Amino acid sequence: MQPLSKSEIKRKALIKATVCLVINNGFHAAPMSKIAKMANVSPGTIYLYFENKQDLINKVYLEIKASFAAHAFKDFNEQMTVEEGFKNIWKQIADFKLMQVDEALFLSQCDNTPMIDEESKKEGIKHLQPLLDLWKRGQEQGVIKNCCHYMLYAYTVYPLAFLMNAKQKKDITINEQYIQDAYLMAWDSIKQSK
Amino acid sequence: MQPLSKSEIKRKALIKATVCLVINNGFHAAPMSKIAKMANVSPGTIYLYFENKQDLINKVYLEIKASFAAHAFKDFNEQMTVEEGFKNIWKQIADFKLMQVDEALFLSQCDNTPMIDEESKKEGIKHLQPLLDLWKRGQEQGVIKNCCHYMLYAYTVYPLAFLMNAKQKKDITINEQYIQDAYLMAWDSIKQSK
DNA sequence: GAAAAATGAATGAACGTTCATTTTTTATAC
DNA sequence: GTATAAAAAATGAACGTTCATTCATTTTTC
Repeated sequence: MQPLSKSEIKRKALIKATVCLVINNGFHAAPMSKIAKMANVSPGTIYLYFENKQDLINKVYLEIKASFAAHAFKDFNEQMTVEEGFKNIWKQIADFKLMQVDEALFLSQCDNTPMIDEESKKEGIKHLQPLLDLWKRGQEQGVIKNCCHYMLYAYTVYPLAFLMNAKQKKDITINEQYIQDAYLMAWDSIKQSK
Repeated sequence: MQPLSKSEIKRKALIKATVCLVINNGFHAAPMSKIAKMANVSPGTIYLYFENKQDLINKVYLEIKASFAAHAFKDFNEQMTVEEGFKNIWKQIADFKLMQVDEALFLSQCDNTPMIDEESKKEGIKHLQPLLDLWKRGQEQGVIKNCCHYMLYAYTVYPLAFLMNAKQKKDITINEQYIQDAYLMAWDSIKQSK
């Protein structure tokens, strides 16, 4: 892997600091001065990398969304059966949310608030296209219920946000078995019953 | 119904204004001055009803959560079978989210951000106890999957937030049939398969 | 030593909150 | 009813703070 350039390191540090402050304190309590301090950078420097605070938040969102999607689809290929493919993607998504806790919390916060420009949100959704295509194939083959992809997403991927939130607050502990159970519920909800 | 006192009218107006501004602009762009203006009240008046901004937000959250719960359980009684009872509660929740759109969006924003005190969140959750009891009964009878209630919630009630968000952005339109389909997916995910 | 990157004090706008003043309501008397 | 006075509610200008953003200056890189 190519070593990151110095400015790339700073950019990453700013993104990490933004994520950290936003998920812990909320957008309204994540001032530029604190973001700068946490990233070991002067406030003015942020403006060399981002236009303003809104641009910073939008870019952080898009960057994380892209890395989320990359993770989700990294082992997937279109030769897989629908069920195989779905299981594969779903488990990678769960894995991302378990490993990249802060980033996942950030995304779910963005997706449920007007924090992010509507335009950036639209942009972020595009990354999920392979999953939508897979679902379409599943519906054509009659193995997945015939409903819009919003519904499929709501009952398979979206619930993970709730579970990860609960895990974060230590209301539940998540292990291999828990993930498997959650997967089965996701599949049960969208599979076409014979 | 007893007519609301004048101060109760003002309180309600403040709550409505807070909800409206927060769901449209986010907490960080819902200043007290705007809330006051929208409620036709002077900024200082807010402090006669609430201690400060944080207290305002917490109280709005708790009040709406209570009205949400009241709606959810209004037709439910413990003589119902588990399946009947669940269907009843679930549909009332869907109804609340369809009719009280702003309030529902506010709740989902609160539940996914650090906007609300952790204490108030804990307080808000208590309202759902009858649903948790029902699930417990269902598990004892072997009609509902044996998993923690966080998981049951994540796959039945939580998905509605996603769907309502999509509806709000006019990505989908929701009718009677759509709700019925969503209900069946919720039930499919948590029912114990023979 | 020129160019690029980074700094951080300074700026002005916007915010949450206060409180001296005004308005409205209530209680009491005629 | 009306007048009056005390109490309660509401006001909004003012205050101190914090914030996002800028830019003259300094530091680093090549």
